[in-house]
Amino acid sequence: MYANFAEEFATELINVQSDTELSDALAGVSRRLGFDHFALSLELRSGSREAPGLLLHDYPDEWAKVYVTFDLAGQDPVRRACDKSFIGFAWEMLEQMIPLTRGDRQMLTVGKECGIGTGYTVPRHLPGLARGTCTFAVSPDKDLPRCRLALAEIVGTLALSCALALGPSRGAETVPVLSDRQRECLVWTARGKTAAETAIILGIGTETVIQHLKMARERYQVHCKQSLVVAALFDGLIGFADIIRWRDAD
Amino acid sequence: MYANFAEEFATELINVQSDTELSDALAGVSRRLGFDHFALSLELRSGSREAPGLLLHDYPDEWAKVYVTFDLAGQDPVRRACDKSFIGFAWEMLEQMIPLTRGDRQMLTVGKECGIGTGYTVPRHLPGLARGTCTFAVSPDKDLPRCRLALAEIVGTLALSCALALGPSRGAETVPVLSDRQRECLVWTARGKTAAETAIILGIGTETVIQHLKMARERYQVHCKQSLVVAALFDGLIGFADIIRWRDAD
DNA sequence: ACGGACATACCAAGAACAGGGGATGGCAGC
DNA sequence: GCTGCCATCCCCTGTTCTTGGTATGTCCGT
Repeated sequence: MYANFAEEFATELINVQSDTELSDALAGVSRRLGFDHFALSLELRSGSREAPGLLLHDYPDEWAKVYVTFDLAGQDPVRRACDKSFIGFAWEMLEQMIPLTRGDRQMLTVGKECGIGTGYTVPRHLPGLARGTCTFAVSPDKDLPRCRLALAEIVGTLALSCALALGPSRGAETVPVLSDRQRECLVWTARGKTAAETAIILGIGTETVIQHLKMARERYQVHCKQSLVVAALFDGLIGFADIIRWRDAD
Repeated sequence: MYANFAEEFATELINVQSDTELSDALAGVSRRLGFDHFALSLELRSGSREAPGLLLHDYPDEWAKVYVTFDLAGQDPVRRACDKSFIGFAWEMLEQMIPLTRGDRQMLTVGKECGIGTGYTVPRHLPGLARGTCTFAVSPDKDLPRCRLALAEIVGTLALSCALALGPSRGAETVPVLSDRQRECLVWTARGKTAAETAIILGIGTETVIQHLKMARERYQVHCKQSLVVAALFDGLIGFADIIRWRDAD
């Protein structure tokens, strides 16, 4: 019966052609799973503003409005935790996954006041392409249907897959490519070195390093170091392993 | 019963402490699911050199050896397809997911000759951190156990999660905590804003923003913006989702 | 009531960087 | 041979950042 559940939903999704159909299907399946709300977000990394992504949910209006406030501050702990886990997670685990600031806790509290108690969020990421989350939540007085979380995981994954397929047929993905030297300079910059230090390390002139970084910024269409490092990390051009562990080694 | 299956495996993984234990658990579960082989790979993101990752499998020795040849050429179509899907996929779907070159087809053929018929691969990515796959395969004469693919998805996800946890223990010892204001300044900095711009956005003085960033750097014991942003990203104090979208929006 | 953490604001010096110029040589592809 | 891309180096101007201070007021916990 449980296996059927997932398969039924999969079958249902095959016929889905539009956002609203997917939304309806998700609303239905989340009820059947014992959840009160769902939210699916998909962000496509296409650079152009044609494809801003997709946001489907049946949260209370009140919460949707309040959420924008927190969003401006980049303060959704759930979204942050999504960068840390392969598998879906119950919100109770947030503290073990990431540090929670006072504002984060406040956000969760306000959520409760607006009718969102606790939830289970399924994170998925495709480097350079897309990032998505699918959340199933329950009302404040209730508890998560523990025995259905595995199903929620599957259902969320299926829904995200479907949402991705609904999106624009993958056009020309323009993941910027940097030259070796540019990447090298970028890595050292990410490690906290100044251009002058990097120059010594690489045995080239300071101006040359600055030039490499300049061109790298152009390719990524950003205008400062921080953004360049973040973008390169996000795209997988460099990894935390390149940067962080290095701190101990030195 | 199916739900139990996933839960049983999850329970089994809780006690796993080493690579070999995980490998044994996967071997057992893949048999029970009706597969003949499994393979789990986890690469910790390092753009350049081979980073310490994890590779567990019970493929025939012959195939393991041959695979290295293809791998050197970076020619695994399954791996490429992993960058395109949120959800696991049967290898029959490869053609619909990515263009297959002659070399790709040859690789699949050689696989069959070595005892790997077809398979189901679960891909997972964490931006900047890791990239993992978990594959369940059957012998050339057999077909995939279709009704168990949803379970394979769950099992693969659990296994990858476990493998990630086995890695470098992200000790929660000294995770610096920033004040909300400091974090807010940091987020806008990561979004590429200068201190002056951030000051306007937050409605405070430029010097105050600089002060917040100054204290944040002190807590993280770094001396420049890039390192601060990287460290905060790595710790999960800020998330990619909080940052990236704003590059286009502005 | 006091210390401690926090947010706010300001000053000043020097280093570092962003954005704009050029210029040279090497190397691959047509 | 020409073109384009890459790596290297150089200059300049103005802005931004880093680092060192000081100072005020609020709020919280004890």
